[in-house]
Amino acid sequence: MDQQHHGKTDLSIELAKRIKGEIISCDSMQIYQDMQIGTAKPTVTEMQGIKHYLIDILPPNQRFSVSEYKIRAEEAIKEILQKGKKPIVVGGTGLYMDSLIKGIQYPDITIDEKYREELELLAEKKGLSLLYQKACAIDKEAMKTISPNDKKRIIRVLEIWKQTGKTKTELEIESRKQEIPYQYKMFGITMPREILYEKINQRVEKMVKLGLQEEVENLLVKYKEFPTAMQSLGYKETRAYLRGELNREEWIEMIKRETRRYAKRQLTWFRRNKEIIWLDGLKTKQENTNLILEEIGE
RNA sequence: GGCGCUAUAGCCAAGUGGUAAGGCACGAGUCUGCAAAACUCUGAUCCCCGGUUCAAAUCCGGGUGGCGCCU
Repeated sequence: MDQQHHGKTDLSIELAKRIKGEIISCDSMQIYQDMQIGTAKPTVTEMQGIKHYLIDILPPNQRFSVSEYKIRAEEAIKEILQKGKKPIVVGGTGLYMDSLIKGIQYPDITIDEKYREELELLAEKKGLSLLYQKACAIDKEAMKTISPNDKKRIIRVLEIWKQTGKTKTELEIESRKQEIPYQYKMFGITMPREILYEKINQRVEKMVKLGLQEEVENLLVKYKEFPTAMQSLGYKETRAYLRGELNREEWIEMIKRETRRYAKRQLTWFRRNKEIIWLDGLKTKQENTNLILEEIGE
């Protein structure tokens, strides 16, 4: 299941009740503690007693990544199955979702932050094109799809080479060797773009009313570093607002706009996955739950 | 009513005689360890009418709209 702002929370809980399921969140930001409002986390009440995994598992001052997600999600899947229940993976982080459905095996390496910083500095001082050329020399194949402006991915090619002695291309081939051990069905929720965007706007207004500003203020007091958490939509904009870089109107507008753009990117991501069965987000959760039950043969 | 300024893509905006910079948004897309991130692609003949000129978004006249000032 995927997509935000579509009522996926409601639907997933309804489904869990019907099939004796438990929910595994697939959301790169809901893993963080102390970030409730801006990530639109389901509340305890909303959860209705259905157990949720991978929500609030880390403080925002810690780094997180797909490989870690993959490990933890798989543990959760096992645990749920052992109880004789059904795992329901719910969320809109496409990369994380793919780690599961493509069964990607991430080799056990930790990120060398020093080297990464070194490369970033080098890119700044001597220009990214230098790194780009290096990367091309190492892994011509991978560089075919990486833009000369794509700093993150260029650096990643170099990191992999330094840490494993293998190219990104080689590593990816190895990572795909195992078949995934589960049967699954994938569902997505859509609705007309205008309605989706309108819902997003309303949701942002609601977040502001619920105290997004205060939540971010508290966050900034409690933690000093945010290796990944401050990338979160709504949070980085609120921080800018608190710093006086945006006025109130600009602040709210920007969160709305960025959220709309995010929703569009999610759509692009999931649209290319042909195994997704699309549900109409304008239908009721009962109707959609019934459709899902039919599809999975319950 | 008079005077001045202005009118370029959805928005902001460069360009003052030789056939339209850039930014943002929209739309489309990429995606294997930061992914709610990062990156890629995509649009106009320049308010209207007339004139000058080999050639006008660019000069001149008129019209219309906007902004400012004056009585």
